[in-house]
Amino acid sequence: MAKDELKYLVAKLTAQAFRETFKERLDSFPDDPEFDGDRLYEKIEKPKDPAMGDYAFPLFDTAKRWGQNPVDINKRLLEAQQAIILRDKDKFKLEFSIKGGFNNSKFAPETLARLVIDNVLNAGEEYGSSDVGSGKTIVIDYSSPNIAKPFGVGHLRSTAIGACLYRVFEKLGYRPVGINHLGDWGTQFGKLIVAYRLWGAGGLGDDPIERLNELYVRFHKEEETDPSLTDAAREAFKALESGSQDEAELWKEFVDLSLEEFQKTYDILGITFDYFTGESFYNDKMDSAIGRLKAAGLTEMSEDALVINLDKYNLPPCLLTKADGATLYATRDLAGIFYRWETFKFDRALYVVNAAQRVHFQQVFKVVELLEEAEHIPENERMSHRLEHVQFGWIRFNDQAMSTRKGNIVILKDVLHRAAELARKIIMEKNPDLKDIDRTARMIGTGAVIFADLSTRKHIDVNFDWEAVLNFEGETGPYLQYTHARLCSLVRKYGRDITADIDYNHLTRPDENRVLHLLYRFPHVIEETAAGCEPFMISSYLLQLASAFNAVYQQKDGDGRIIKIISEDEKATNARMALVEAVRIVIKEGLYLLGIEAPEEM
RNA sequence: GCCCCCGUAGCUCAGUAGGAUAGAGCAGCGGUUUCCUAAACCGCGGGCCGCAGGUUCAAUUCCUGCCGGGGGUACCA
Repeated sequence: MAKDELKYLVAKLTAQAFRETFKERLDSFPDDPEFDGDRLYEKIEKPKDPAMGDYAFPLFDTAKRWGQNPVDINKRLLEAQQAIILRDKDKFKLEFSIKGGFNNSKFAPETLARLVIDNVLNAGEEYGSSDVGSGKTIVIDYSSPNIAKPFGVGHLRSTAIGACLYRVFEKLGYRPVGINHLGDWGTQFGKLIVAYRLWGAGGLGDDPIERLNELYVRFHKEEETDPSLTDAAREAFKALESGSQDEAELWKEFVDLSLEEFQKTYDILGITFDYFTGESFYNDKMDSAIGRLKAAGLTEMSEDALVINLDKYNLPPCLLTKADGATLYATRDLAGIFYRWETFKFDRALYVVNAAQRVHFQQVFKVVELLEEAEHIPENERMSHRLEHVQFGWIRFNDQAMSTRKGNIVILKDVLHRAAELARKIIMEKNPDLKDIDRTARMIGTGAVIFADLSTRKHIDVNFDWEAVLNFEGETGPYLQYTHARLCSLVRKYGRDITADIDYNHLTRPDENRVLHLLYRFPHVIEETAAGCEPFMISSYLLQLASAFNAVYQQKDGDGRIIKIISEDEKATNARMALVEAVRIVIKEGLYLLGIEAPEEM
């Protein structure tokens, strides 16, 4: 866990103070957490009221264990703390104070500035990185669109969240493995094959996805009045699954065309995968997976289907094969888990999939758990407790679920194009001399779309709103990109070495202090993002940071004049530029983690 | 029927360890630039925090019930 350096300093000093002053206790109970900086660190909190200081250490627990009055301990502690500070007064300015049972500490602004800016500038883009995940593999299953269907904005969630988590875990030292579990198998391909044979004589034309989708929609419509179609589709999929050439050829064509189309969208988004192993990849691994479950004695026949009964766990039965013998998605997910475990020996496996599939994953994970119990696999070699479903809500449109069948869908590529077009128009107005306008416009348009998706907590349903996505003001991706471009502009203009010796006394205004506090929180924000698989932590943090910096950028003196970053006062300029550089680094890195590019000019 | 998620300003959303005058963006109104990028900054107006109980010194936050919206609940994924 990346440490909060300032808090750690407080913890170390306080532990030292405890050791120096409470000799009698130290001798009899040397293992008390009070005497150890690392353990004390865990007990230190942030006060609710910032006026109390930067950190607060509550002494109630200590007092209870020691059988003493918290206020008395606090008084003795404070004396020792102050003595230590006095000895090291050249190193940092830190003030301790007590209020009842709370031992509060507050850093002098220049001390905060020095510690934070040193950290950021020395680490550069590595700031916030850590090695907590070192040696650990995390498999992330994300995006996973359905073949032969349009890539709608609904698919952006899994794609953007997964890609973000990939980068975040990588930054924390994990080895991430990104898998696109394409929906390229299943009964719907039987339907498509039948539909294509019936009505696809004209070929698929130059927009094959659209054409395939039309066929799919038409199939569903005609199926309502002609039940024989349903049977035909089932047979076609059955044939496909059992290796029939004719069906396989058609299927392959559908897959290739779709992948080609999806790749265009991924290219715009700048998103990549380590593996494009869709459901069909597991086709030849199905028998052994089913065999393994059977051998463990978990399966039974029910209504002609092969199922695993989960009544005991209050879950519907997990269907492995249908009455006609064909497999289902649970079967393929199980085979996928077995394969991934064999292949990657993952420490964690995340499934970034809509919350609607909650029960499905509960079933599948429970089956794996039962299997490993039945097989008597040692606890630490089990995969079942490493599986996690990262759930998120819908993107709705016109307050309805997006549905390809109902035609209520917004194509992601269209959104990205429109956003880039708008960005281009704005650049033409504001900065027509900019080089490479098209490229920058794409960066901004895409950034706007991705940020819009990652700027609410993932579990809520959101309504897709063209106006909101195509608005580049306020809490948006372009706002962050603009702030970054402005920071770059300052660095360019200054043009000198920023790491040269800095007088931190020039960074003590309240607005600057706020920026500094935010800067040092960044490593913690990354950890929170990983802990909750919640990119929103980063997006909301970046908005706060950008807003805090923009306030500094336009802060005014008593006469209402803007205090410029770059002025005649060399020392002040140098110090402010150090702040500028630190903010620039963090915003760029934060945007990178979200999967958003940061243009240097716009 | 049962299970899960959501209900906060006109709109979109924060508020995750219960605590004081509930925050932000958009939209509306009013300011700021002889220019370090105004895609910004500053200010104003706007809220029975779905409803009703309960726990607590204190509830938007925890518990129960109800209402409203969404999703799930064996042969789709």
